[in-house]
Amino acid sequence: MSDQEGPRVERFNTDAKEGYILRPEGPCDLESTLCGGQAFRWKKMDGCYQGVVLGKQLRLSQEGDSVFLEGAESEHDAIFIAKYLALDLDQGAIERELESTDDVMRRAVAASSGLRTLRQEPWETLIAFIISANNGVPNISRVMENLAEMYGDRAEGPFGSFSKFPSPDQLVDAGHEGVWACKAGFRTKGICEAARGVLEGYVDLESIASMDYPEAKQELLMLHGIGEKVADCILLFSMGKYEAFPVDVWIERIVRHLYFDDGKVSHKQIRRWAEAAFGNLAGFANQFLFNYGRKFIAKQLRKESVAGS
DNA sequence: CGCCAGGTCGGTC
DNA sequence: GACCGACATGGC
Repeated sequence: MSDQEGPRVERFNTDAKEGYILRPEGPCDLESTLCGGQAFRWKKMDGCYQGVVLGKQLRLSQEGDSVFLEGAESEHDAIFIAKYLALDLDQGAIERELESTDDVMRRAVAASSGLRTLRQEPWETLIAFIISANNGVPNISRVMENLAEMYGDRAEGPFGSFSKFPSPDQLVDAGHEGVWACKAGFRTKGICEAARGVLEGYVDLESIASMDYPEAKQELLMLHGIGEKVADCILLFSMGKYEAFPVDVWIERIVRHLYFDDGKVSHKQIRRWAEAAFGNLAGFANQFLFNYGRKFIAKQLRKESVAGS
């Protein structure tokens, strides 16, 4: 673990397309990873996913266990994307360890094998999850896209023109009115405050990312619009804090149903339980449970939570 | 019209 | 500490 071996990346060039082949360590499923609610700017095209990472337009596709990357300019970028996708992590080992914890988790992992936990850019992730509060995934994506198109740099990419996600100073320039116009609603205040904080330096995301989990979380909780759940999402999806266990309505429903026999459980109790049950793999467990809940028993749980209690 | 969405905030007790 | 209503917006 200490001498981090980089992800395996090779150049490829065929009649159909050229770019890089990324070879994941263990199973990988792009669909659930990119479209499962941790990232919000990936667009599904026919047979591939188009997105913007580090201000560069990219396409990803999958055949079997190989991931194809098109549009990257250099091997350096390809390696960055492989790390963004967490392909260097031994997913097989993570899944095996989680499967051994209990029967529910075994089923959840089996249902979404290859679901990776991304390493996204902290700034964009910070804004995305402020927007996520009491919001739906399609709407979160729409607001993120509005911000990019209205206030981000426009550029020519290998697949046409696109918009980068706005920098902190670009959002500060947009002001409350501009952000409001992007349909951010009551999250506008939090977005603008975060932008100002990062711009002026009293919110240092790099520094926060280097702190341990409890300390980093405490820092994020200072910001308006960031509570326990949003902080945990930022820490998990962009700062490598894998002990974070974000508790939202879906996690609450599925954990209460499958682990607490439909009894009353507070969010704090759930967080403590997850820490004890899954330790430093809690974040991965969270991803599998979230996906499991939404994919297979969403309707069933919704009915019960209305009819019950 | 109603309720819900990867919640948080500012009041209460 | 815990509990509760308000808060924009869009989908069903």
